[in-house]
Amino acid sequence: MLTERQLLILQVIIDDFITTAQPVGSRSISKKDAITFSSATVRNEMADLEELGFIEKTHSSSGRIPSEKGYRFYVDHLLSPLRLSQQEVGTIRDAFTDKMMEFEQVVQKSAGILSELTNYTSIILGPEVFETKLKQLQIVPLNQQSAIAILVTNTGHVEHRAFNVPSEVSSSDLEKMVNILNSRLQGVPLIQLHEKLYKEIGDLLKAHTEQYDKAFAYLRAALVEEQPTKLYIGGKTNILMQPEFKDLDKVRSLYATIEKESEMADLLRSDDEGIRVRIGHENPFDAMQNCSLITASYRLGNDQIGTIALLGPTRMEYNRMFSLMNVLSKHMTSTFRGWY
Amino acid sequence: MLTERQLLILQVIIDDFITTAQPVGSRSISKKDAITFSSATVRNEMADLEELGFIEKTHSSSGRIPSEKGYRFYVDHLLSPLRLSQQEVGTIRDAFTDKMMEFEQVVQKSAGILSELTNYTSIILGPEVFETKLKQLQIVPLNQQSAIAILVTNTGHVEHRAFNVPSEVSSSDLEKMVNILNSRLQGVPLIQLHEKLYKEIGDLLKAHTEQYDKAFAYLRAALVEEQPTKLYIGGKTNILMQPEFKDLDKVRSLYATIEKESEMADLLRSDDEGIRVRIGHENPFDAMQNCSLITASYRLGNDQIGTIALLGPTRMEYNRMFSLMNVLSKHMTSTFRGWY
DNA sequence: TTTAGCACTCAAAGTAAACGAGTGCTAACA
DNA sequence: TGTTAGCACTCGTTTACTTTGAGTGCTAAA
Repeated sequence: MLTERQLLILQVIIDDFITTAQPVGSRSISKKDAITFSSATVRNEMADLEELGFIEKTHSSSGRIPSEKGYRFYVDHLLSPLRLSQQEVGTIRDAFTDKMMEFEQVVQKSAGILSELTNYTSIILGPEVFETKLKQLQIVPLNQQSAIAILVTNTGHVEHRAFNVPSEVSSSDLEKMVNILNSRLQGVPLIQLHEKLYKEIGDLLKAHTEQYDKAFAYLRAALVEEQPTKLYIGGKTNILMQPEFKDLDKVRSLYATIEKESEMADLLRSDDEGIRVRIGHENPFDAMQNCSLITASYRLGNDQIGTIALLGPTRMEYNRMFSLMNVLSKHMTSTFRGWY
Repeated sequence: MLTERQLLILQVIIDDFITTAQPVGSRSISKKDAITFSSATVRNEMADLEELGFIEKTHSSSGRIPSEKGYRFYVDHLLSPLRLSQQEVGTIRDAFTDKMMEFEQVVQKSAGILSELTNYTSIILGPEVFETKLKQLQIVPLNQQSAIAILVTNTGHVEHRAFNVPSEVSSSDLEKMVNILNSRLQGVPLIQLHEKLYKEIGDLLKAHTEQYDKAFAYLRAALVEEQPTKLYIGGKTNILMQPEFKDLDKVRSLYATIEKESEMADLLRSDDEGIRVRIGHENPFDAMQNCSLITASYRLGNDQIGTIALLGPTRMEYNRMFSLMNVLSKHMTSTFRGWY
């Protein structure tokens, strides 16, 4: 168990390192107002803290930097909740006063604000498309050979795919088919669409003419094609401004990791509600081992959950980040609540 | 006017520099098979070429590098058309054998391929949305307060916007309105939509009930909101692999430039058909002064033109790039031709 | 006109010294 | 017994100096 004094010193070290990115020495600690004892005492305490694994040296005669264990402890126990500045709160509030009706618009803007206010990289995961339910299916014939199928979900999400129309199929045939599909599929979760289309509707349509069948085959192929959940990334280039990423190789591999959309999505999806931090090696990807990833969830309607995340170096202003993400996720949630 | 020998030397210098990124010295030139005379002779010729402005020194005793004028001359007069490798052609061909029906899909894939094959950054500008014509307008009511308006254009492009529905307006009112709008607006170029909505349709609807009027106001607001032409960027991080961008400041400002979508779009849009190169200062943006931008157009249907572009350092493999972009733009054009 | 030769230039790589911010340890002190 | 002043030591960083080598321009001879 750490003593009061050790806690104090650990806090000072981490706070200092977070702002300066430089190893913190005993003398500079002892000069702090909050520290009433000498640098020699600090050194003794630091030796203990190091032995306990909370801080490290970069070389034998350097000051100390927080270890991952140190950050973890800091986040779990030492974090003083920070009041956001008037300006920060204002920026977010202003952004959300514009009447926004589009999910994408809100998310894009949120990602932008988050990365702008933090100078880190923001990643926002939309809610699972497949959990939403079909509101309406529409087909717009473009010309003899092709048409566009448009899916609208109960959440207002719109997807569209072009597909081929066999020449034997008339547009009135198409229309009839759409009517049948709509009557059968309204309210069906998208995730079940595939199955329903094969099992129930296929037979139903076979009972009608051959034309339906042909058109249906194409339409089905278009609808079944799955659309991965989208990832919105903001401030990707902010990474370049962090001193820990002056090594281009690191930047490159980090970018490569972020851009693996499906894996990133899986990672973000794995979180449940609330705010969570992954520090350094707590992240599953090699390229993120000197990064921290803060994730928070937002709600879209009742049971649909999306995730906002912030990626930066382990040396992050955790308390400010927490506050910001909290505020932002609340704004997002309440914006969406208005819709559904 | 340059002599044969000067042309030869200039060509060797540029070819060499393009592959090595290192200043080229007289000795290494004289060792080339194509060069039958001594390094001293080469030095004399190089002095002349430098005086003429085609090559430069990085410092007083360095080898030569091509100047922008040199590159320009090279591109205009010295470019030996390059046969693409079997593999390159294959990669492109394979990508286009998949049946693709969506404009976005084709463009995304093209941007991906281009940046992958070149290790540069590709930028693709979609054709002007506003030149396309309205095929159909659809409205899907979501709940009491909101609905989604969906525009489908003759090119198969789909846009959608959510809008508020005043509570007095019933969904059958909406339906009627859509019918009126569709009958009046089908075939109208999107660019004129705004005007038509105000001038003609407004009056028409006013002639009907007040309900229409209210709903219409919201719908109009949603439709009029303009959607900027989209820019698809591929391989943004490839920039980091170029030795000329080991300076992070440069990378950062280049990214900042690329991300100004509207300005980039204007730049790309300004080109007419065919392939064009902007070398160094021929680019309008400061951050691109040591870059070259190659642009080529593709056609979507008959009169709609989009642009594919490739951004790299001035030291680019121009001949390979030309060939690649040629092949790619042809593939894109022919894919699209099939659709419309 | 070409080329061998040579003095000269300058970035880059290597070496050495000085610096200084930091440490751990010891001994004296309250 | 905990705290602190003092001191020797460590090691990364900076600076200044040297060496190296790839390159040049110029001159004079072929």
